[in-house]
Amino acid sequence: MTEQTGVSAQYIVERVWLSIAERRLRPGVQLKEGQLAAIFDVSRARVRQALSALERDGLVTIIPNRGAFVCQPSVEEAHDVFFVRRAVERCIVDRLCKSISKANVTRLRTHISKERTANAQNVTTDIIKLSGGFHLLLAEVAGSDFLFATMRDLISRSSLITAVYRNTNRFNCGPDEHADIVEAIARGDPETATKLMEHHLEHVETELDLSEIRDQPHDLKSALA
Amino acid sequence: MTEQTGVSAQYIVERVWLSIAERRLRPGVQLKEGQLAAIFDVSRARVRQALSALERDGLVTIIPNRGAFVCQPSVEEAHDVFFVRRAVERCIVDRLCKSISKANVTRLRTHISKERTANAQNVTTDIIKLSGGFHLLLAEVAGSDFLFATMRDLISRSSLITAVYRNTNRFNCGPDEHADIVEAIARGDPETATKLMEHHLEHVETELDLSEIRDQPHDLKSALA
DNA sequence: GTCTGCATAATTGTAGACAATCACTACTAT
DNA sequence: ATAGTAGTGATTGTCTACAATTATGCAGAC
Repeated sequence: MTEQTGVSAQYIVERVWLSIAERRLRPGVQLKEGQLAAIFDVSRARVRQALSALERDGLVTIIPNRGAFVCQPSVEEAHDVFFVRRAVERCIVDRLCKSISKANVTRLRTHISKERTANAQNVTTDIIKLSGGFHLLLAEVAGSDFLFATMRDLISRSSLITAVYRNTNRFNCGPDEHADIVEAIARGDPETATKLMEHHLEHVETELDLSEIRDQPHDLKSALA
Repeated sequence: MTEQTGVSAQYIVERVWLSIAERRLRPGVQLKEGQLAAIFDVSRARVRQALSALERDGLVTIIPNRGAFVCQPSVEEAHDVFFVRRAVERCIVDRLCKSISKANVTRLRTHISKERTANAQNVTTDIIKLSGGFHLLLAEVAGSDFLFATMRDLISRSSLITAVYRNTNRFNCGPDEHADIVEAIARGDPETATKLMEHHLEHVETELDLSEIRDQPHDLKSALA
Protein backbone atom coordinates (compact mmCIF):
# COMPACT_ATOMS: atom_id res chain seq x y z
CA MET A 1 0.00 0.00 0.00
CA THR A 2 1.45 3.33 -1.01
CA GLU A 3 -0.34 5.34 1.63
CA GLN A 4 -2.62 4.74 4.60
CA THR A 5 -6.21 5.25 3.51
CA GLY A 6 -7.87 8.15 5.28
CA VAL A 7 -11.47 7.33 6.13
CA SER A 8 -14.23 4.93 5.11
CA ALA A 9 -16.89 5.74 2.56
CA GLN A 10 -19.45 5.53 5.33
CA TYR A 11 -17.68 8.28 7.22
CA ILE A 12 -17.83 10.55 4.18
CA VAL A 13 -21.53 9.81 3.80
CA GLU A 14 -22.28 10.73 7.40
CA ARG A 15 -20.20 13.85 7.24
CA VAL A 16 -21.92 15.11 4.11
CA TRP A 17 -25.31 14.05 5.46
CA LEU A 18 -24.77 16.12 8.59
CA SER A 19 -23.54 19.10 6.62
CA ILE A 20 -26.68 19.01 4.54
CA ALA A 21 -28.95 18.57 7.55
CA GLU A 22 -27.29 21.51 9.27
CA ARG A 23 -27.70 23.63 6.15
CA ARG A 24 -24.01 24.20 5.70
CA LEU A 25 -24.35 22.52 2.32
CA ARG A 26 -27.15 24.08 0.33
CA PRO A 27 -29.18 22.41 -2.43
CA GLY A 28 -27.66 22.79 -5.84
CA VAL A 29 -24.06 22.77 -4.66
CA GLN A 30 -21.88 20.49 -6.73
CA LEU A 31 -19.90 17.89 -4.83
CA LYS A 32 -16.83 17.51 -6.98
CA GLU A 33 -15.04 14.22 -6.66
CA GLY A 34 -11.54 15.65 -6.66
CA GLN A 35 -12.47 18.24 -4.08
CA LEU A 36 -13.94 15.70 -1.68
CA ALA A 37 -11.03 13.34 -2.28
CA ALA A 38 -8.63 16.10 -1.26
CA ILE A 39 -10.67 17.15 1.78
CA PHE A 40 -10.95 13.63 3.20
CA ASP A 41 -7.59 12.49 1.86
CA VAL A 42 -8.94 9.46 0.05
CA SER A 43 -8.98 8.25 -3.51
CA ARG A 44 -11.66 9.34 -5.96
CA ALA A 45 -12.90 5.77 -6.12
CA ARG A 46 -13.93 5.90 -2.50
CA VAL A 47 -15.56 9.29 -2.94
CA ARG A 48 -17.56 7.77 -5.77
CA GLN A 49 -18.81 5.03 -3.45
CA ALA A 50 -19.89 7.63 -0.95
CA LEU A 51 -21.65 9.73 -3.59
CA SER A 52 -23.42 6.67 -4.89
CA ALA A 53 -24.68 5.89 -1.39
CA LEU A 54 -25.80 9.48 -0.94
CA GLU A 55 -27.73 9.27 -4.18
CA ARG A 56 -29.44 6.12 -2.94
CA ASP A 57 -30.49 8.00 0.19
CA GLY A 58 -31.94 10.78 -1.94
CA LEU A 59 -29.56 13.43 -0.69
CA VAL A 60 -27.67 14.08 -3.90
CA THR A 61 -28.49 13.77 -7.56
CA ILE A 62 -25.90 12.35 -9.90
CA ILE A 63 -26.13 13.64 -13.45
CA PRO A 64 -24.05 11.54 -15.87
CA ASN A 65 -20.94 13.30 -17.11
CA ARG A 66 -21.85 16.32 -15.00
CA GLY A 67 -21.36 15.38 -11.39
CA ALA A 68 -23.12 15.08 -8.05
CA PHE A 69 -25.27 17.89 -6.69
CA VAL A 70 -27.09 18.33 -3.40
CA CYS A 71 -30.73 17.53 -4.13
CA GLN A 72 -33.40 20.17 -4.39
CA PRO A 73 -36.46 18.14 -3.46
CA SER A 74 -39.55 19.55 -5.07
CA VAL A 75 -42.55 20.56 -3.01
CA GLU A 76 -44.43 17.65 -4.52
CA GLU A 77 -41.73 15.21 -3.46
CA ALA A 78 -41.69 16.70 0.01
CA HIS A 79 -45.41 16.05 0.35
CA ASP A 80 -45.02 12.52 -0.92
CA VAL A 81 -42.27 11.69 1.54
CA PHE A 82 -44.57 12.68 4.37
CA PHE A 83 -47.41 10.86 2.67
CA VAL A 84 -45.44 7.63 2.82
CA ARG A 85 -44.22 8.34 6.33
CA ARG A 86 -47.77 8.82 7.58
CA ALA A 87 -48.82 5.58 5.91
CA VAL A 88 -45.95 3.53 7.29
CA GLU A 89 -45.43 5.03 10.73
CA ARG A 90 -49.10 4.86 11.58
CA CYS A 91 -48.98 1.13 10.96
CA ILE A 92 -45.76 0.77 12.92
CA VAL A 93 -47.26 2.50 15.92
CA ASP A 94 -50.40 0.41 15.63
CA ARG A 95 -48.35 -2.77 15.60
CA LEU A 96 -46.27 -1.66 18.57
CA CYS A 97 -49.37 -1.04 20.65
CA LYS A 98 -50.32 -4.66 20.23
CA SER A 99 -46.94 -6.19 20.90
CA ILE A 100 -44.17 -4.33 22.61
CA SER A 101 -41.90 -5.65 25.32
CA LYS A 102 -41.20 -3.75 28.50
CA ALA A 103 -37.53 -3.64 27.58
CA ASN A 104 -38.35 -1.83 24.37
CA VAL A 105 -40.59 0.65 26.13
CA THR A 106 -37.63 1.41 28.36
CA ARG A 107 -35.42 1.91 25.31
CA LEU A 108 -37.89 4.40 23.87
CA ARG A 109 -38.15 6.31 27.15
CA THR A 110 -34.37 6.39 27.47
CA HIS A 111 -34.11 7.79 23.99
CA ILE A 112 -36.57 10.54 24.77
CA SER A 113 -34.64 11.55 27.85
CA LYS A 114 -31.59 11.92 25.63
CA GLU A 115 -33.62 14.09 23.28
CA ARG A 116 -34.65 16.31 26.18
CA THR A 117 -31.05 16.69 27.27
CA ALA A 118 -29.91 17.67 23.78
CA ASN A 119 -32.74 20.18 23.50
CA ALA A 120 -31.98 21.66 26.90
CA GLN A 121 -28.31 22.06 26.07
CA ASN A 122 -29.14 23.18 22.53
CA VAL A 123 -26.58 20.96 20.78
CA THR A 124 -27.72 21.18 17.18
CA THR A 125 -25.88 18.10 15.93
CA ASP A 126 -27.35 15.89 18.64
CA ILE A 127 -30.82 17.34 18.23
CA ILE A 128 -30.87 16.50 14.54
CA LYS A 129 -29.54 12.99 15.02
CA LEU A 130 -31.79 12.15 17.97
CA SER A 131 -35.06 13.52 16.62
CA GLY A 132 -34.69 11.36 13.52
CA GLY A 133 -33.32 8.57 15.67
CA PHE A 134 -36.60 8.33 17.57
CA HIS A 135 -38.51 7.37 14.47
CA LEU A 136 -35.75 4.97 13.52
CA LEU A 137 -35.92 3.37 16.95
CA LEU A 138 -39.64 2.83 16.54
CA ALA A 139 -38.98 0.93 13.32
CA GLU A 140 -36.19 -1.06 14.95
CA VAL A 141 -38.28 -2.34 17.82
CA ALA A 142 -41.26 -2.92 15.54
CA GLY A 143 -39.80 -5.22 12.94
CA SER A 144 -37.02 -6.63 10.86
CA ASP A 145 -34.01 -5.01 9.27
CA PHE A 146 -36.15 -4.16 6.29
CA LEU A 147 -38.50 -1.96 8.26
CA PHE A 148 -35.50 -0.23 9.78
CA ALA A 149 -33.91 0.32 6.38
CA THR A 150 -37.16 1.69 4.98
CA MET A 151 -37.49 4.19 7.80
CA ARG A 152 -33.82 5.08 7.49
CA ASP A 153 -34.44 6.06 3.91
CA LEU A 154 -37.51 8.10 4.79
CA ILE A 155 -35.77 9.87 7.66
CA SER A 156 -32.82 10.69 5.48
CA ARG A 157 -35.05 12.33 2.91
CA SER A 158 -37.04 14.10 5.59
CA SER A 159 -33.84 15.58 6.93
CA LEU A 160 -33.05 17.07 3.57
CA ILE A 161 -36.57 18.39 3.19
CA THR A 162 -36.47 19.93 6.64
CA ALA A 163 -33.10 21.49 5.90
CA VAL A 164 -34.41 23.04 2.71
CA TYR A 165 -37.87 24.14 3.72
CA ARG A 166 -37.95 24.86 7.44
CA ASN A 167 -38.24 28.54 8.12
CA THR A 168 -37.57 28.65 11.83
CA ASN A 169 -34.34 27.89 13.59
CA ARG A 170 -35.92 25.47 16.01
CA PHE A 171 -36.40 21.86 15.10
CA ASN A 172 -40.05 21.08 15.36
CA CYS A 173 -39.67 17.32 15.71
CA GLY A 174 -39.45 17.77 19.45
CA PRO A 175 -39.35 15.32 22.35
CA ASP A 176 -42.72 16.25 23.87
CA GLU A 177 -44.82 14.86 21.05
CA HIS A 178 -42.56 11.84 20.92
CA ALA A 179 -43.11 11.25 24.62
CA ASP A 180 -46.89 11.32 24.22
CA ILE A 181 -46.68 8.71 21.48
CA VAL A 182 -44.51 6.44 23.58
CA GLU A 183 -46.88 6.64 26.54
CA ALA A 184 -49.85 5.78 24.34
CA ILE A 185 -47.92 2.78 23.04
CA ALA A 186 -46.91 1.79 26.56
CA ARG A 187 -50.52 1.56 27.70
CA GLY A 188 -51.54 -0.23 24.48
CA ASP A 189 -53.86 2.40 23.09
CA PRO A 190 -53.70 2.12 19.28
CA GLU A 191 -56.40 4.72 18.56
CA THR A 192 -54.62 7.45 20.49
CA ALA A 193 -51.15 6.39 19.43
CA THR A 194 -51.88 6.36 15.72
CA LYS A 195 -53.74 9.63 15.97
CA LEU A 196 -50.85 11.21 17.83
CA MET A 197 -48.38 9.98 15.25
CA GLU A 198 -50.46 11.31 12.39
CA HIS A 199 -50.81 14.66 14.10
CA HIS A 200 -47.12 14.73 14.85
CA LEU A 201 -46.16 14.17 11.21
CA GLU A 202 -48.76 16.62 9.97
CA HIS A 203 -47.42 19.09 12.47
CA VAL A 204 -43.88 18.68 11.21
CA GLU A 205 -45.04 18.99 7.62
CA THR A 206 -47.22 22.05 8.07
CA GLU A 207 -44.49 23.93 9.90
CA LEU A 208 -42.41 23.77 6.74
CA ASP A 209 -42.56 26.61 4.30
CA LEU A 210 -43.48 24.69 1.18
CA SER A 211 -43.72 27.65 -1.14
CA GLU A 212 -40.27 28.95 -1.86
CA ILE A 213 -36.93 27.38 -2.58
CA ARG A 214 -33.79 29.13 -1.47
CA ASP A 215 -30.48 28.09 -2.80
CA GLN A 216 -27.23 29.90 -3.09
CA PRO A 217 -24.16 27.74 -3.58
CA HIS A 218 -21.26 28.62 -1.33
CA ASP A 219 -17.93 27.28 -0.24
CA LEU A 220 -17.64 23.53 0.11
CA LYS A 221 -14.59 23.28 2.34
CA SER A 222 -15.92 25.53 5.10
CA ALA A 223 -19.28 23.75 5.06
CA LEU A 224 -17.64 20.42 5.83
CA ALA A 225 -15.33 21.81 8.50
CA MET B 1 -10.58 2.84 -25.42
CA THR B 2 -8.97 -0.54 -25.88
CA GLU B 3 -12.16 -2.46 -26.45
CA GLN B 4 -15.81 -1.71 -27.09
CA THR B 5 -17.72 -2.06 -23.82
CA GLY B 6 -20.30 -4.81 -23.92
CA VAL B 7 -23.42 -3.77 -22.04
CA SER B 8 -24.50 -1.21 -19.44
CA ALA B 9 -24.62 -1.88 -15.73
CA GLN B 10 -28.38 -1.45 -15.90
CA TYR B 11 -28.62 -4.29 -18.39
CA ILE B 12 -26.72 -6.60 -16.06
CA VAL B 13 -29.01 -5.61 -13.20
CA GLU B 14 -32.13 -6.41 -15.19
CA ARG B 15 -30.74 -9.66 -16.44
CA VAL B 16 -29.81 -10.86 -12.96
CA TRP B 17 -33.10 -9.56 -11.58
CA LEU B 18 -35.05 -11.60 -14.09
CA SER B 19 -32.97 -14.68 -13.46
CA ILE B 20 -33.71 -14.41 -9.77
CA ALA B 21 -37.42 -13.77 -10.34
CA GLU B 22 -37.63 -16.79 -12.62
CA ARG B 23 -35.85 -18.92 -10.03
CA ARG B 24 -32.95 -19.76 -12.28
CA LEU B 25 -30.70 -18.11 -9.72
CA ARG B 26 -31.37 -19.51 -6.27
CA PRO B 27 -30.77 -17.75 -2.96
CA GLY B 28 -27.30 -18.28 -1.57
CA VAL B 29 -25.60 -18.49 -4.96
CA GLN B 30 -22.46 -16.41 -5.10
CA LEU B 31 -22.23 -13.93 -7.95
CA LYS B 32 -18.52 -13.77 -8.60
CA GLU B 33 -17.29 -10.61 -10.23
CA GLY B 34 -14.93 -12.29 -12.63
CA GLN B 35 -17.56 -14.78 -13.70
CA LEU B 36 -20.14 -12.10 -14.46
CA ALA B 37 -17.53 -9.97 -16.19
CA ALA B 38 -16.73 -12.88 -18.50
CA ILE B 39 -20.38 -13.72 -19.15
CA PHE B 40 -21.39 -10.18 -20.09
CA ASP B 41 -18.00 -9.29 -21.57
CA VAL B 42 -17.50 -6.19 -19.46
CA SER B 43 -14.91 -5.06 -16.97
CA ARG B 44 -15.13 -6.01 -13.33
CA ALA B 45 -15.65 -2.36 -12.44
CA ARG B 46 -18.97 -2.34 -14.25
CA VAL B 47 -20.01 -5.61 -12.67
CA ARG B 48 -19.31 -4.01 -9.32
CA GLN B 49 -21.69 -1.15 -10.16
CA ALA B 50 -24.38 -3.64 -11.07
CA LEU B 51 -23.88 -5.65 -7.89
CA SER B 52 -24.01 -2.49 -5.83
CA ALA B 53 -27.32 -1.57 -7.45
CA LEU B 54 -28.66 -5.07 -6.85
CA GLU B 55 -27.72 -4.78 -3.21
CA ARG B 56 -29.61 -1.50 -2.99
CA ASP B 57 -32.67 -3.23 -4.39
CA GLY B 58 -32.37 -5.95 -1.76
CA LEU B 59 -31.73 -8.73 -4.23
CA VAL B 60 -28.17 -9.57 -3.27
CA THR B 61 -26.14 -9.26 -0.11
CA ILE B 62 -22.57 -8.06 -0.34
CA ILE B 63 -20.27 -9.38 2.37
CA PRO B 64 -16.98 -7.45 2.52
CA ASN B 65 -14.02 -9.44 1.25
CA ARG B 66 -16.32 -12.35 0.55
CA GLY B 67 -18.46 -11.40 -2.38
CA ALA B 68 -22.07 -10.95 -3.50
CA PHE B 69 -24.72 -13.57 -2.85
CA VAL B 70 -28.36 -13.83 -3.88
CA CYS B 71 -30.37 -12.81 -0.83
CA GLN B 72 -32.25 -15.26 1.31
CA PRO B 73 -34.97 -13.04 2.73
CA SER B 74 -36.12 -14.29 6.09
CA VAL B 75 -39.75 -15.08 6.77
CA GLU B 76 -39.86 -12.07 9.07
CA GLU B 77 -38.56 -9.79 6.35
CA ALA B 78 -41.04 -11.22 3.90
CA HIS B 79 -43.89 -10.36 6.23
CA ASP B 80 -42.52 -6.86 6.78
CA VAL B 81 -42.24 -6.15 3.07
CA PHE B 82 -45.92 -6.94 2.70
CA PHE B 83 -46.63 -4.98 5.86
CA VAL B 84 -45.15 -1.88 4.29
CA ARG B 85 -46.81 -2.58 0.96
CA ARG B 86 -50.22 -2.81 2.59
CA ALA B 87 -49.60 0.44 4.41
CA VAL B 88 -48.42 2.33 1.36
CA GLU B 89 -50.57 0.89 -1.39
CA ARG B 90 -53.76 1.30 0.58
CA CYS B 91 -53.02 5.01 0.83
CA ILE B 92 -52.09 5.21 -2.83
CA VAL B 93 -55.37 3.64 -3.87
CA ASP B 94 -57.25 5.93 -1.52
CA ARG B 95 -55.59 8.96 -3.02
CA LEU B 96 -56.28 7.79 -6.55
CA CYS B 97 -59.98 7.42 -5.84
CA LYS B 98 -60.13 11.09 -4.98
CA SER B 99 -58.14 12.42 -7.89
CA ILE B 100 -57.48 10.42 -10.99
CA SER B 101 -57.69 11.65 -14.54
CA LYS B 102 -59.55 9.79 -17.26
CA ALA B 103 -56.30 9.42 -19.17
CA ASN B 104 -54.73 7.60 -16.25
CA VAL B 105 -57.72 5.29 -15.87
CA THR B 106 -57.23 4.40 -19.52
CA ARG B 107 -53.54 3.71 -18.88
CA LEU B 108 -54.43 1.35 -16.05
CA ARG B 109 -57.03 -0.47 -18.15
CA THR B 110 -54.59 -0.79 -21.03
CA HIS B 111 -52.03 -2.27 -18.69
CA ILE B 112 -54.50 -4.84 -17.44
CA SER B 113 -55.35 -5.91 -20.95
CA LYS B 114 -51.64 -6.52 -21.51
CA GLU B 115 -51.58 -8.62 -18.36
CA ARG B 116 -54.47 -10.70 -19.62
CA THR B 117 -52.70 -11.28 -22.91
CA ALA B 118 -49.50 -12.40 -21.20
CA ASN B 119 -51.45 -14.74 -18.95
CA ALA B 120 -53.39 -16.19 -21.85
CA GLN B 121 -50.22 -16.85 -23.83
CA ASN B 122 -48.40 -17.98 -20.70
CA VAL B 123 -45.22 -15.96 -21.32
CA THR B 124 -43.51 -16.19 -17.95
CA THR B 125 -41.15 -13.25 -18.45
CA ASP B 126 -43.96 -10.91 -19.40
CA ILE B 127 -46.22 -12.15 -16.63
CA ILE B 128 -43.61 -11.38 -13.99
CA LYS B 129 -42.80 -7.94 -15.37
CA LEU B 130 -46.41 -6.90 -15.92
CA SER B 131 -47.85 -8.09 -12.62
CA GLY B 132 -45.29 -6.02 -10.75
CA GLY B 133 -45.66 -3.28 -13.31
CA PHE B 134 -49.30 -2.80 -12.37
CA HIS B 135 -48.43 -1.78 -8.85
CA LEU B 136 -45.66 0.43 -10.19
CA LEU B 137 -48.10 2.10 -12.55
CA LEU B 138 -50.44 2.87 -9.65
CA ALA B 139 -47.58 4.66 -7.89
CA GLU B 140 -46.63 6.49 -11.05
CA VAL B 141 -50.06 7.95 -11.67
CA ALA B 142 -50.54 8.69 -7.97
CA GLY B 143 -47.55 10.85 -7.22
CA SER B 144 -44.04 12.04 -7.71
CA ASP B 145 -40.87 10.23 -8.63
CA PHE B 146 -40.36 9.42 -4.99
CA LEU B 147 -43.52 7.41 -4.70
CA PHE B 148 -42.57 5.54 -7.84
CA ALA B 149 -39.07 4.83 -6.51
CA THR B 150 -40.47 3.61 -3.23
CA MET B 151 -42.81 1.20 -4.92
CA ARG B 152 -40.06 0.08 -7.26
CA ASP B 153 -38.03 -0.94 -4.26
CA LEU B 154 -40.93 -2.77 -2.67
CA ILE B 155 -41.83 -4.59 -5.88
CA SER B 156 -38.25 -5.64 -6.38
CA ARG B 157 -38.12 -7.19 -2.95
CA SER B 158 -41.52 -8.78 -3.41
CA SER B 159 -40.27 -10.43 -6.57
CA LEU B 160 -37.43 -12.03 -4.67
CA ILE B 161 -39.75 -13.15 -1.90
CA THR B 162 -42.19 -14.61 -4.39
CA ALA B 163 -39.38 -16.40 -6.17
CA VAL B 164 -38.16 -17.92 -2.93
CA TYR B 165 -41.39 -18.80 -1.19
CA ARG B 166 -44.10 -19.43 -3.77
CA ASN B 167 -45.02 -23.07 -3.93
CA THR B 168 -47.17 -23.14 -7.04
CA ASN B 169 -46.08 -22.57 -10.59
CA ARG B 170 -48.74 -20.01 -11.29
CA PHE B 171 -48.21 -16.38 -10.41
CA ASN B 172 -50.95 -15.37 -8.04
CA CYS B 173 -50.72 -11.63 -8.65
CA GLY B 174 -53.22 -12.00 -11.44
CA PRO B 175 -55.04 -9.49 -13.63
CA ASP B 176 -58.54 -10.18 -12.32
CA GLU B 177 -57.97 -8.73 -8.88
CA HIS B 178 -56.10 -5.86 -10.49
CA ALA B 179 -59.06 -5.16 -12.72
CA ASP B 180 -61.47 -4.99 -9.78
CA ILE B 181 -59.24 -2.46 -8.06
CA VAL B 182 -59.05 -0.27 -11.14
CA GLU B 183 -62.81 -0.28 -11.57
CA ALA B 184 -63.31 0.72 -7.93
CA ILE B 185 -60.86 3.57 -8.45
CA ALA B 186 -62.57 4.58 -11.69
CA ARG B 187 -65.91 5.05 -9.97
CA GLY B 188 -64.25 6.84 -7.02
CA ASP B 189 -65.08 4.32 -4.32
CA PRO B 190 -62.26 4.50 -1.73
CA GLU B 191 -63.82 2.06 0.73
CA THR B 192 -64.09 -0.73 -1.80
CA ALA B 193 -60.82 0.09 -3.52
CA THR B 194 -58.72 0.09 -0.36
CA LYS B 195 -60.40 -3.06 0.86
CA LEU B 196 -59.76 -4.79 -2.46
CA MET B 197 -56.12 -3.76 -2.40
CA GLU B 198 -55.66 -5.03 1.13
CA HIS B 199 -57.32 -8.31 0.26
CA HIS B 200 -55.23 -8.59 -2.87
CA LEU B 201 -51.96 -8.16 -0.99
CA GLU B 202 -53.06 -10.48 1.79
CA HIS B 203 -54.03 -12.98 -0.85
CA VAL B 204 -50.60 -12.81 -2.46
CA GLU B 205 -48.91 -13.13 0.91
CA THR B 206 -50.97 -16.03 2.22
CA GLU B 207 -50.42 -18.04 -0.95
CA LEU B 208 -46.71 -18.06 -0.18
CA ASP B 209 -45.26 -20.94 1.76
CA LEU B 210 -43.63 -19.04 4.56
CA SER B 211 -42.40 -22.03 6.52
CA GLU B 212 -39.50 -23.59 4.68
CA ILE B 213 -36.51 -22.26 2.81
CA ARG B 214 -35.18 -24.16 -0.14
CA ASP B 215 -31.84 -23.34 -1.55
CA GLN B 216 -29.45 -25.39 -3.57
CA PRO B 217 -26.81 -23.45 -5.48
CA HIS B 218 -26.38 -24.50 -9.08
CA ASP B 219 -24.67 -23.41 -12.23
CA LEU B 220 -24.47 -19.67 -12.83
CA LYS B 221 -23.86 -19.60 -16.56
CA SER B 222 -26.87 -21.71 -17.51
CA ALA B 223 -29.13 -19.74 -15.18
CA LEU B 224 -28.32 -16.52 -17.01
CA ALA B 225 -28.67 -18.01 -20.46
C1' DG C 1 -9.38 -41.05 11.09
C1' DT C 2 -9.39 -36.26 12.36
C1' DC C 3 -7.50 -32.05 13.33
C1' DT C 4 -4.00 -28.39 12.72
C1' DG C 5 -0.82 -25.54 10.19
C1' DC C 6 1.04 -23.98 5.98
C1' DA C 7 1.43 -23.07 1.09
C1' DT C 8 -1.06 -22.05 -2.93
C1' DA C 9 -4.85 -20.47 -5.65
C1' DA C 10 -8.76 -17.68 -6.27
C1' DT C 11 -11.43 -13.64 -5.29
C1' DT C 12 -12.30 -9.09 -3.76
C1' DG C 13 -10.62 -4.19 -2.70
C1' DT C 14 -8.03 -0.10 -4.05
C1' DA C 15 -5.53 3.16 -6.48
C1' DG C 16 -3.75 5.36 -10.28
C1' DA C 17 -3.59 6.30 -15.29
C1' DC C 18 -5.91 7.33 -19.36
C1' DA C 19 -10.02 8.48 -22.27
C1' DA C 20 -14.28 10.94 -22.96
C1' DT C 21 -17.24 14.56 -22.00
C1' DC C 22 -18.57 19.08 -20.63
C1' DA C 23 -18.12 24.15 -19.41
C1' DC C 24 -15.97 28.29 -20.40
C1' DT C 25 -13.48 31.78 -23.09
C1' DA C 26 -11.84 34.16 -26.84
C1' DC C 27 -12.11 34.95 -31.46
C1' DT C 28 -14.19 35.57 -36.00
C1' DA C 29 -17.69 36.45 -39.33
C1' DT C 30 -21.99 38.41 -40.41
C1' DA D 1 -23.25 44.02 -31.48
C1' DT D 2 -24.32 39.34 -31.65
C1' DA D 3 -24.26 34.64 -32.83
C1' DG D 4 -21.56 30.88 -33.87
C1' DT D 5 -17.29 28.21 -33.37
C1' DA D 6 -12.91 26.44 -32.19
C1' DG D 7 -9.73 25.90 -28.40
C1' DT D 8 -8.58 25.12 -23.64
C1' DG D 9 -9.12 23.71 -18.97
C1' DA D 10 -11.53 21.06 -15.72
C1' DT D 11 -14.33 17.18 -14.34
C1' DT D 12 -16.25 12.73 -14.75
C1' DG D 13 -16.11 7.76 -16.59
C1' DT D 14 -13.63 3.53 -17.35
C1' DC D 15 -10.11 0.23 -17.44
C1' DT D 16 -6.11 -2.25 -15.85
C1' DA D 17 -2.61 -3.52 -12.66
C1' DC D 18 -1.47 -4.45 -8.02
C1' DA D 19 -2.39 -5.24 -2.93
C1' DA D 20 -5.06 -7.51 0.66
C1' DT D 21 -8.01 -10.89 2.07
C1' DT D 22 -10.16 -15.29 1.99
C1' DA D 23 -10.86 -20.09 0.52
C1' DT D 24 -8.80 -24.50 -0.69
C1' DG D 25 -5.89 -28.45 -0.79
C1' DC D 26 -2.18 -31.03 1.21
C1' DA D 27 1.11 -32.70 4.43
C1' DG D 28 2.04 -34.08 9.00
C1' DA D 29 1.10 -35.03 13.96
C1' DC D 30 -1.85 -36.93 17.43
